[in-house]
This record gives sequence, C-alpha cells and structure tokens, in this order.
Amino acid sequence: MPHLLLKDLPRYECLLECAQRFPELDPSACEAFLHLLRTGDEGFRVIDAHFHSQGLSQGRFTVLMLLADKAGGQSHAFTPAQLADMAGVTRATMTGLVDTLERDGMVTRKPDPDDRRMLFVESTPRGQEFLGQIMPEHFRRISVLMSALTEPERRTLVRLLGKVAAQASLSFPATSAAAPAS
Amino acid sequence: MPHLLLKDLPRYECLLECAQRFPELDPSACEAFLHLLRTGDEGFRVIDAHFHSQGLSQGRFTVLMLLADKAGGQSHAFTPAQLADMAGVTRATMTGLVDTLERDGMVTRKPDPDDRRMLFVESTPRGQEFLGQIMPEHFRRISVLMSALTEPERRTLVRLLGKVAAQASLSFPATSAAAPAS
DNA sequence: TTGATTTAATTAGGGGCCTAACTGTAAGGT
DNA sequence: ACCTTACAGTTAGGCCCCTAATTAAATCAA
Repeated sequence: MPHLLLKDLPRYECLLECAQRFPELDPSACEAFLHLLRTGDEGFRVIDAHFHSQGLSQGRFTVLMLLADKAGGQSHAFTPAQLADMAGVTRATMTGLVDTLERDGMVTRKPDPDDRRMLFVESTPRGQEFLGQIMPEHFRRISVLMSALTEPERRTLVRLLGKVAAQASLSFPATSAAAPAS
Repeated sequence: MPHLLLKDLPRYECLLECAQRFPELDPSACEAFLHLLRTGDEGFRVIDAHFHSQGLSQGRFTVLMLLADKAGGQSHAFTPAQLADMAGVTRATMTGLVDTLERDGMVTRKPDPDDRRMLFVESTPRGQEFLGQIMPEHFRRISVLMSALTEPERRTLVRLLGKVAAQASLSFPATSAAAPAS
C-alpha cells in the first residue's frame, strides 16, 4: 500500500556516492523527494489505520464524504460517473466501492426516471450517522499529526508543497498516464 | 493506488464551514495535511508512471535497488526475510515480488547450503543492466520535480516534513497497526 | 530418539485498484 | 424505421498488497 518501500531512508552520503555513478542524481532533490514520499506515507498510515479499525477504506470513506457534502445532514445524490470523476478513480472502481457500501447499507442506488442508463447514489441515514461518528477521530488525528508545526510553518509547508505539485502537473501531466513516445 | 482520493482539494472556506460542525477540525492542520497527501501522490504518480512504462512496479523496483546496493556492478544477496524487512512489506508479499522478478529473469533464488529452510535472492546481470537503464530517467524525473524548489527551500521542506513524520511515529506508532484501546 | 517449539518460505484467500471488454440505453443521420 | 455512434454502468481478469494457515527444516528438551 505505501508509495515508498523503504523502511529507512538512505543516508545523504549514500546519495552522494550514488550520484557519482548517476550524474542525473541531484542529491538534495532526491533527499527532499524521499522525505516527501515517506511523510506522505506516514500521514496516510495514521488515518488509514483509523479507517481500517472501523471497517472502512480510503475509497469508501471518500465516497461517503462526497455524498455527505451538504451540511444539515441531507445527502447529495451523484451518479457513479460523477463520483468517479470527483474521486479520481475509474468508473469500474467506483462500481466496486458503491457495491461494498450498498452491501453495508451505507448508500443506495436509485434509478434515474429520465435516463434508464443512469442511476443516482445516495447516502443512507445509517451512512450519514456512521460518517458522523468517524469524523471527529479523523480530524483529531490530523490535528495531532500537524501539531508538530506552528501556523507559519504550516503555511510554508503548504506553499512549498504547492510548488512541487504544480511542477508535477506541469512537467508530467496526468492525462494518458505514461506517454513516453513522441 | 493514490492515498488521497480527491481530484480537487476542498477550498479553505469549505474547511472553515466544516469546522463549525466538527470542533475537532483544525482548518490549517487539515489544509496542510491534504496538501501533503496530494503532493506525495503526485510525486509518486510521476515516478510510478515511469516504472509502469518499463513494466516495473514500485515493489519490484525497490527489490532490484536493494539487491544492487553495492557499487561496482556486483549484486548483494539477501534472504526474502531480509528484503521484506528492508522494504517494509510482509514476507508473503516479498515472495510474490521475487516470483515475478525471477519469472522475468531479473533475480535468482539460490539455496543456502547450511540451512535448507533459507535461500538467497540475487540480482542477475540482466537485472543489473535493466536497473542501470532505468535509473537515469528516474533521477531525472525527481530532479525536474524538485527543480520547483531552491536549495534553501528544499532544506526547509525536509525539516518540516521530518517534524511531521516524527510526530506520526511518536503519536501513532506503526507497530500493531490499529491499536485503539489503550 | 522422540516430540515440542521456533523460524523460513510459501500458499490460500481477500480487498482495492487498474484496463479492456461487454450490456443496455439514448441520440443522430439517412 | 433503421443503423451507427456515443455513453451509462457493469463484468472479467490482472497486479499488488495484506492476513492467516501451511509446509519444511532447524533447535532444544526430555
């Protein structure tokens, strides 16, 4: 599940040594990159452990969140295609997520009376209630995690991460995944 | 595969609104956390797309890296248990990774003459050569990604990420995965 | 020697994600 | 009407990761 499969990050001297064989290796870039992946994994691990202890997965949690977007306790209704697009997964994956959530009574599928190809996914009261029980601990974990940083540090982190994310989208667009040729 | 299943991060006002329902929600903490997960995902996506275009996965790449640790082109030899420990995956997962790598001629299993329960995994010359072809582009991608940051910014990022990772390990130790009750 | 315990690797089965192929429905051209 | 195209959701099959059970071998105690 983790992005980075290394329990211990290589030491900086190791990167320097490796850079002698590979001139493309920028040691400080590599170091920052490894820290990024590892810290992202750690953060994910913390919230994912909570989800799993509640029988949830990141994907199912996201779907419940998207369906619960409105305040007031009323549920949104989206088509699987809309959900897949918002969550950034394929429609096939969304079918599986909705299958599991429906099996557990968290959401329901309702046919669209106007277009028989389509259907709407809605959160059930039970799904809403379940989400409401999960969220406080979820937010608490995030707060604890980020309590390591002061407010100015958080702003700095967001700014630096934003630069990297922008660079990624710019230099390696997500569309078509792996487009080597041309 | 991604950690964060949200194409677009919620706007800050949205977090503020949500915080009225959930007092545990620390908006600036949440914002920083979401940026961390998203940027980690983006970075991973960039290198993973490269791996996939070469028929590799993150796990198999890591195994090849671990086996190629020595300079001079000679391969290390580790047991599956050692590899699993270094990579931070289970032994069962390592069995599968070595299976695939062996099928593709990248590594070989060699029995331990002293202990017939054990075996050593070694990289083949083909595996070494393949890795040598992959690495330059791998490092180039990391360099491009991190070219968004200056040297001082990289150091700041590493420092801030280190704080968060330390907090994660401290407050939510990895051992036992989900340990809710004290 | 024999039996119990520990340890190595594997197998079995499951979940989540993917791509590609399929089914049913709507819409457009002739 | 008819046929083609486009599009909704699903199914089929695969990879990667997991946990739990299994098999084989070493070790230790009677």
